[in-house]
Amino acid sequence: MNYDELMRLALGRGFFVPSCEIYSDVPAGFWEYGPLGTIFRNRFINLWRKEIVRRDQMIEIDGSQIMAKEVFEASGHLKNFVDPIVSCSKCRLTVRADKLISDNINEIIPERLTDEEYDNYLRKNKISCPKCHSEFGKVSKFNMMFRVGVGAIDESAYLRPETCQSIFVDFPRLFKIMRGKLPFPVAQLGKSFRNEISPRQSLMRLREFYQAEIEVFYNLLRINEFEKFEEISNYVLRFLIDTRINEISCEEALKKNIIPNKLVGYYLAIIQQFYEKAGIDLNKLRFRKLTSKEKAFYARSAFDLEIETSLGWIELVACNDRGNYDLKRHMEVSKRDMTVIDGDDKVLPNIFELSMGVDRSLYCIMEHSFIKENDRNILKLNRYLSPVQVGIFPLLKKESLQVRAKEVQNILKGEFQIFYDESGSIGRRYRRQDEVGTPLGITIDYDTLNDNEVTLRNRDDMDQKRVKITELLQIIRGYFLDEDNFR
RNA sequence: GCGGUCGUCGUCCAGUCUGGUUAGGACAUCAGCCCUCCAAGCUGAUAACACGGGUUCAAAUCCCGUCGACCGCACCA
Repeated sequence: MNYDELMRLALGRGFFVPSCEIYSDVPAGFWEYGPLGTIFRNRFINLWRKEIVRRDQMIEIDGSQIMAKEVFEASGHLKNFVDPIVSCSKCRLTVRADKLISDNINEIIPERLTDEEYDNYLRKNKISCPKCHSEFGKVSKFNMMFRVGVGAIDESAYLRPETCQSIFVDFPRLFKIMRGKLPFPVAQLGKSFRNEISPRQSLMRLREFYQAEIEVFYNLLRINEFEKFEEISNYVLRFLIDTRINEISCEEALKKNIIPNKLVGYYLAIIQQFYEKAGIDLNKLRFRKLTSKEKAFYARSAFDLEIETSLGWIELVACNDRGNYDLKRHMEVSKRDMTVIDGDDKVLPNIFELSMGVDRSLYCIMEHSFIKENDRNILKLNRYLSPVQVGIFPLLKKESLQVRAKEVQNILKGEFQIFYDESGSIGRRYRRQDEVGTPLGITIDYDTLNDNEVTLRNRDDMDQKRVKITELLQIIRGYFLDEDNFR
């Protein structure tokens, strides 16, 4: 399935839609989840909670989206998330002023200059537009963070550009009240905001987006004392090495130094296992080790989990070893002690993070799940993720059948997401549900009125079997609890 | 942010060049008829010129601007 087809499905069936779409002057980069998309996203988050958060006995928090200026002074965002930009007065070419200057004058320029200082550099060195050789206009700053004015005096604060800062600033209290021990993982699902210059491709680059993040606080001295590694030591990870994807067990990857330590290996494994369960085609998944140029300046090591789609390889999870940069900076700026006791050591914890882009993940899962069989469009979501779980259809629009169908609906609606549909032919109604991934359909016919049995239809193979209404609840419960058949 | 292409019912398309009747079709949707199970058929209905300004007796159509989409560049610690 390509991007256009997926967008048609998303817009036409209400998975996700552009924000404020009735107005024509609204900025790009904001999307909303419709009825099916909201349930789909919630189920995805629940799977994340089940397969990662609860599996690893993590705690989860929910932090503020607006955070104080000091937080971003400490994190480096105020300094590093700001690009000085300058435009050519004639051809409008827009470039980063600092790059332009250092490319032109073979001299390292100080990092944090005022706009006027950049202007001076440009004038002194007579730097002109590389394209049309005209003069540049004035330098201005573009910050990727959204500033907000708080209270009557309009005090500067920012919408967080990454959710993890909430976890970092909460760490001392969390560690105490949860009687924490290292390694100490903390999870959070929430929104982040980045003022992207050019948002593109719907959910792929948003200005307001969901992140599901795990921050693991650990003691660098004991990074290989990690018993849980045994759980996944034989699990095979997929690494991009040079230009080929290599399947390598965690154990072997550790020996060959592809992964730096057991802790990183464990978390890479559980995130890959999670995506496997979420319905991503493993043949289209890889970990890419970032080069020192690509890595964030604070990162000790970094892997991107990438998924192949019709738009190319897409980064879904940033797996960064952030070192102790974050806590060190927050300690410096806030003057609060962030160290903790670990055994006999008093340490400032290091942090390994799994930073997942939720919206992108949903897009990728949908793209990998959608198939066409003859004329039939099927969204083969795994049964945990399907927004609608059971479709209920009276075979014909006859009162006796409708009444019976409503009775069946009443039995199931407390426990399952039901969609009742009596309009159109039965085949058409099956197809409508296939397209949005509903795994089960129940049809009430004239025989039902006598024998109290209904037809239970399976989305994937279109198999039909007769089931007693009294056993329906039990059977459907079993179906959705089936751990081994997550497809 | 730059350059190119482009914005018409929910979707796909016609109409725009060459301004002029009630903006047309298909699919989808809704209602009715028919029908015991995989997009059948028949009848009817709903529904659109991205937004703002200009030219004109008259604008979906011509001009300007804004916003958006796609592609490329740049950006994406």
